[in-house]
Amino acid sequence: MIIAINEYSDVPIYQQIRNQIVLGISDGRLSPGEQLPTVRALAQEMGVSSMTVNKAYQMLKQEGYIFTDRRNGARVREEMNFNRELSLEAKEMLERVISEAKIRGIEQEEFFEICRNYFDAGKEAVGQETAGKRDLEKKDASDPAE
Amino acid sequence: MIIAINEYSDVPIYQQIRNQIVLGISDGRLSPGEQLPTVRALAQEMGVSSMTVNKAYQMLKQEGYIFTDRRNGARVREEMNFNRELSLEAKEMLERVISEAKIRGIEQEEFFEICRNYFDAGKEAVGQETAGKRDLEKKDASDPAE
Amino acid sequence: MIIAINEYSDVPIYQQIRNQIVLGISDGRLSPGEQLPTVRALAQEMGVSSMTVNKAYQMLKQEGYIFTDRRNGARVREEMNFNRELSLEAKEMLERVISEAKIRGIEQEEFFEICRNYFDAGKEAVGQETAGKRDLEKKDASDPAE
Amino acid sequence: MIIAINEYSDVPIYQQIRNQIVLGISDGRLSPGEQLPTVRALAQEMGVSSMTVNKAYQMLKQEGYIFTDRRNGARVREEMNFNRELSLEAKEMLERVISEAKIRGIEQEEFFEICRNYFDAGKEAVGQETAGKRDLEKKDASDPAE
DNA sequence: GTGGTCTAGACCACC
DNA sequence: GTGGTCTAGACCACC
Repeated sequence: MIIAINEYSDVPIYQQIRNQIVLGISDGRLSPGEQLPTVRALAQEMGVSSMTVNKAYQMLKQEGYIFTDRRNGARVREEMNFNRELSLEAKEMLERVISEAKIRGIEQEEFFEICRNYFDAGKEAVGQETAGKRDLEKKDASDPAE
Repeated sequence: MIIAINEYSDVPIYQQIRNQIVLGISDGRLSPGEQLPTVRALAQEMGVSSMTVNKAYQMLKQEGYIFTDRRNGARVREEMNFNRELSLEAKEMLERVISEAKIRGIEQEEFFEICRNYFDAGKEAVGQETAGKRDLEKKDASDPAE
Repeated sequence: MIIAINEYSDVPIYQQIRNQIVLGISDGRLSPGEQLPTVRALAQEMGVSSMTVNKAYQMLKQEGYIFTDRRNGARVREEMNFNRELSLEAKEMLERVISEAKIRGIEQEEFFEICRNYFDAGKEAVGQETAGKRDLEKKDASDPAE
Repeated sequence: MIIAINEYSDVPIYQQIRNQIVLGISDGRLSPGEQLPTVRALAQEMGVSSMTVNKAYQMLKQEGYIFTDRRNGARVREEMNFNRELSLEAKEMLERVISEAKIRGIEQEEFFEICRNYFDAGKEAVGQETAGKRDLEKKDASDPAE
């Protein structure tokens, strides 16, 4: 799985790494029990300090997505016993997204259609990298401001 | 419209102000053409620096939500010519939210149900403050570690 | 006595083994004089390196809980001449636990009630594995972020 | 409030800092709303890197004990809405402590007496530093091993 | 060889 | 001036 960092984003690098890995888990590019790259390997591959990768892994670990041990490196957890509820942070993001959608005149059904794309992401595309994903995000330059 | 900031949040204050105003526009608490408080007035009311409020207003202006003229201060835009598409940032947030939902075992229909609540927020509650909103999220964001 | 290690825990495996054995001694699942499995046997049974088990046994020996002789392997000590005082480490842990209890608003009597459960653990359950223990703590330690 | 680090302990420094501050909050040496030293100031005072202090503060923040903002530094939270339950980690420590107590022949009532000292710590000693605390922990060298 | 901790020093966002 | 991020490099515990 390729982890691409946007160096101009103001989202911290360790956060971006964390987000990408969660994405990978959600769309099946990373399977339960699968080995993650070692901290050092990923750091070198991405050209960042291993402290930064370490911080991302710590975050993922503490959120319950992965676990680490000193012998075997980091792995995706097999069973994540979450409680079928969005985190508070996710709810806040969703509220923001929908408020924007409403202002931009996006109807509910239209919005659900967008959501379906994300829900389906990775469904058939396992192993095909980000086939589904790329289609979603062509940057629309016609926007007044981004 | 009351703008409440969460002093425990990591989200910068100017961002919180910006978010709240966008929310207010989306749910009808702020109407097209409506006058916003002056930078100075809002700053004083909220107990923050006017630099902070100014930054929030600049952001809103730059995003096309409000406009300012020297005589009358800031007002909500009458016609926002958006192209019925989410901003890139909103798409990224939505992708993150849905990836989390999938991992937590939230089905698509269940997710849409959550969305509907946000879509309906403010529909009948125009002018009634945050009646609808409060119901959605036991929003004690001051809660420690989720 | 079954020694279960939690692979998700940050506590080193040798520490977990040591803790479990001390627990076993305290609640009667291991009797004074009782033979412990050989390092090699336990290591194989648990699927860990014998270095790891060895380290745990060294620790237990050094703390005065077990003794080893070349012929018979390791056995629980018959008479442990402790001086009816907690170790420094235990005191530090207790201090931390109580500080947390106080902050969380747990009254002294309430706290004692929790303690009583641990004190009683194993009282009638000798030889019945972890009957009493399981009741105390919905111990799915594999639960993510508490 | 003085934060003393044991450099020989295998408890990480940032953990020790975290523990000491929680202790300070629990016994009243740190009051709700009280300002903590700045990351840099504490780091210099303790002779550690500011990254280390930063990590401790992050931990405290994420656990809900303190909050930070870039203007005013770190402060003890006013209201910590915990749920009157020990954390899983605290329960595990308590279990270990009590198992040790039982092995060492400490009766329940005797144990409660020790607990009472910790519970009372700071009750009248506000401003008197660690009056109560020091009495508890004179290291008993008569122990077979520590 | 792995992750975890720690440092000294730098730069940044927010104010 | 504050906390937050990041680096390059070191050492350590566990294995």
